[in-house]
Amino acid sequence: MTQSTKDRLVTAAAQLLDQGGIDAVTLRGVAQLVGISHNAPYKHFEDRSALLAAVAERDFVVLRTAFETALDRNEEAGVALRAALGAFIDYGLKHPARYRLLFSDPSLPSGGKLKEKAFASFTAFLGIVQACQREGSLPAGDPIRLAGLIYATVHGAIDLEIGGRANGEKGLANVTDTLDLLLRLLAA
Amino acid sequence: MTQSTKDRLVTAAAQLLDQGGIDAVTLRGVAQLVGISHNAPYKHFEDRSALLAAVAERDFVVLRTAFETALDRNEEAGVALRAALGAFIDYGLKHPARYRLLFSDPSLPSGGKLKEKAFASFTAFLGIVQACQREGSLPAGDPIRLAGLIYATVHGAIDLEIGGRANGEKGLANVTDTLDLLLRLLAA
DNA sequence: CTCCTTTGGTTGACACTGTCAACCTAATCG
DNA sequence: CGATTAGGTTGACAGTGTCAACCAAAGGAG
Repeated sequence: MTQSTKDRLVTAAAQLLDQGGIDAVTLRGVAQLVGISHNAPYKHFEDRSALLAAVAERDFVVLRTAFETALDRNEEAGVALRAALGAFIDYGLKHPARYRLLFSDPSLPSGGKLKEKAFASFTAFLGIVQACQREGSLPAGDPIRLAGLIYATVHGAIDLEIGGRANGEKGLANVTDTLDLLLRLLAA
Repeated sequence: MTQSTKDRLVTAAAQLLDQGGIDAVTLRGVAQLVGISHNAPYKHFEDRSALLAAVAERDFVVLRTAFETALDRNEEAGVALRAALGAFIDYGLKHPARYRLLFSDPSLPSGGKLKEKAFASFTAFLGIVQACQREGSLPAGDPIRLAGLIYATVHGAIDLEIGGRANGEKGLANVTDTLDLLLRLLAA
């Protein structure tokens, strides 16, 4: 089956996001890319925010899926954890504008379906952390706190690297190094 | 001495940022708040980004100062570290829009004076971490990596909490809890 | 079959925004 | 004293999100 107009709008928005950042995502531009009139998007989305939220929802599902398959495809949970975080970092660095849309865009509604999807992706990540604890590759203790710590650290490192405001010669290390240090601490 | 028009523009922009978020910061609104014509800001700033960058620069200096005084005012470096991070968290949660301007706004130039100020504030934080290492309240090892880890974690936790996209009943813990867990790990 | 409601599209208008150009005025300074 | 400059003004322009009104085709109810 061919994609619905609604889906094509979301895809077009994601494309503009990748190419020119959040400011390049104009409703009129998206409409033009899809080949409909400048006002047609309003038949599918209440406003610009709703379209962006749809992009974010889709990507959160992708992230959740990546986490789940990481856990499925690896015998050792510790390896799955590395794989999941690697996918997360990869996504963030390859699609910075989209990444920031998901995690740092103030114009998006902070509740509703978007929050559900974001939550579901964190929950999938939590599952990996719990598996690591069972396996012994991560220390015992409240798994939510532990998963939150790892999540926050990786998110912060990705965000700082995307911004490029603190790295450089003697500045912040890159994401992978920061993550390695944390995991080494947790392994000890 | 009374404030220059340029300073008042920066202050007005910060005020609008606090009140209505980044979208509320319109060049015309800022001009009106200061009491000059809609085009006068261009005599002081090249464009909207430059005005926002000036707000960010000012706040980075405030952060650096907070870090430095935390180190000066406390005998124990470990206490200074807590104080500095507390101030950082406080700033982020009380002024989310400004916080995101500093760390997560794609429209700001990623180089130049802004980067210098951002870097200087990180360097001040690094000083605290090094003092903790000398004191023995933080483990030895590359101080830049260690400071980067703490910085990234706290930043990530603040950003996630501001976004409110992952917290809730069974979701991410709050910033303070996340930070506590990290510091406890580092103390062990 | 006919009617009527829904779905997805259209065009046109509106206010608001960043930004450019042109002009003005007062101060500074060689 | 004259010229330059810093800081301000008004007016215009294109681009944006959004609203309103209109339109066509699909499809089910009677």
